[in-house]
Amino acid sequence: MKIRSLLSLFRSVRIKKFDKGELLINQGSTEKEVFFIRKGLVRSYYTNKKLEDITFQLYPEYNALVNIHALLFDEPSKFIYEAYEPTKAYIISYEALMELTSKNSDLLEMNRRFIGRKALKQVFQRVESFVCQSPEERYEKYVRDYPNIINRAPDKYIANVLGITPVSLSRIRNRISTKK
Amino acid sequence: MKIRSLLSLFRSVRIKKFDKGELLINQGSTEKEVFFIRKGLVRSYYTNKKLEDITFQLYPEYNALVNIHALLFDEPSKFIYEAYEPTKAYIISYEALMELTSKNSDLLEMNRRFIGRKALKQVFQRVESFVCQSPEERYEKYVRDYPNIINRAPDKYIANVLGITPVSLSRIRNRISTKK
DNA sequence: GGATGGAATTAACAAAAGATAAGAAAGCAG
DNA sequence: CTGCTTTCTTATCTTTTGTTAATTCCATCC
Repeated sequence: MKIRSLLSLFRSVRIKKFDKGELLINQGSTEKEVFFIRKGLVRSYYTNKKLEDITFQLYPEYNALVNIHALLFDEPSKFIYEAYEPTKAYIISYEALMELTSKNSDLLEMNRRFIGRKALKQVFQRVESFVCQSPEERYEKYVRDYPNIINRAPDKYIANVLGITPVSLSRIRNRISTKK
Repeated sequence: MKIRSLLSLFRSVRIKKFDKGELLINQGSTEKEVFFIRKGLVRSYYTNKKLEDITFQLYPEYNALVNIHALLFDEPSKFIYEAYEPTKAYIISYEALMELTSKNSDLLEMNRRFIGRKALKQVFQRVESFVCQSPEERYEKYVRDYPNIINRAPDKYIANVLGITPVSLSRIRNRISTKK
């Protein structure tokens, strides 16, 4: 990786800190920015018709997040992205990142391998677990795959991410522990 | 889009026809090829411990498919990709496509917008439907989003894709029709 | 330390889904 | 067209999940 590549990247990136509860992306936002979490924990969520908050995903350090609705569908964000822990993030506009990666093959390669690939892996594995596994297996896999999240976020968030209710997750945990 | 871009793309692409039942990608394959379906219908599936075939996804014309396990995880394919209808596909090796798109900004842009973007949209919407919707809503959304698949593939395939059993899907269809 | 509020567990009931099997319907091959 | 195979539906029963609410647990604030 050439020094020049990194320099051109650094010039476009800014760093920002978020207190617990602060928003990285608000609902309705159309901003297309890529956030790379350097430290902390972020959750994305929305409010359903019954006025319950449903957590869609949890992003710990070394993960990237984007306003997915703006990016993919040119719609305002359905989700709120909120720092659940004090968080430090690198931020770059999506256009700038595309511009940079188009003009610099090192950055293109890096982006493909470490940003895009990782996000795609996660979302694919998530679909795979919904199709191929029971909620119980899904929870056990989540614990294995994301041990760095389990003890930092409330179970009710995890339950939402797994597509079940907090009550059901509690029962699953009970079943698992009595089985062993 | 420059003529030269298209020419360099065409030179690397080959076209192939598959009879009904023929395999585009076999289980265990590590080939990294991108298939663009020009005509027909392909399904990916695997066999679970009870020796039932579980359909993971259905790919109609104008969709791209890849050996996702090889591409993302450097593992042999867990899935079989089989033509459910007589199918015509354009095929290009993943490396060749990366090579081409790295060196040609037109192709990079085209790939980002029409291949990667579309696949990402679909997989994201699928996760969203698992987290945010009930099986019944999920089915109704699937009918709306993929009317060109519904009447071409057996319901048991659709059920698998939606993460439910064929029996359950039948009941859901019954509930919906009696409701209206 | 005691009070407060949110989260997790538990309970009770209703609704839905899984499993299995049998019957009806539809598709396919000869 | 006929017979055969597969798929779809329906039924029964069991298991799991959703819903609501009560209770326990735990962390935090004063």
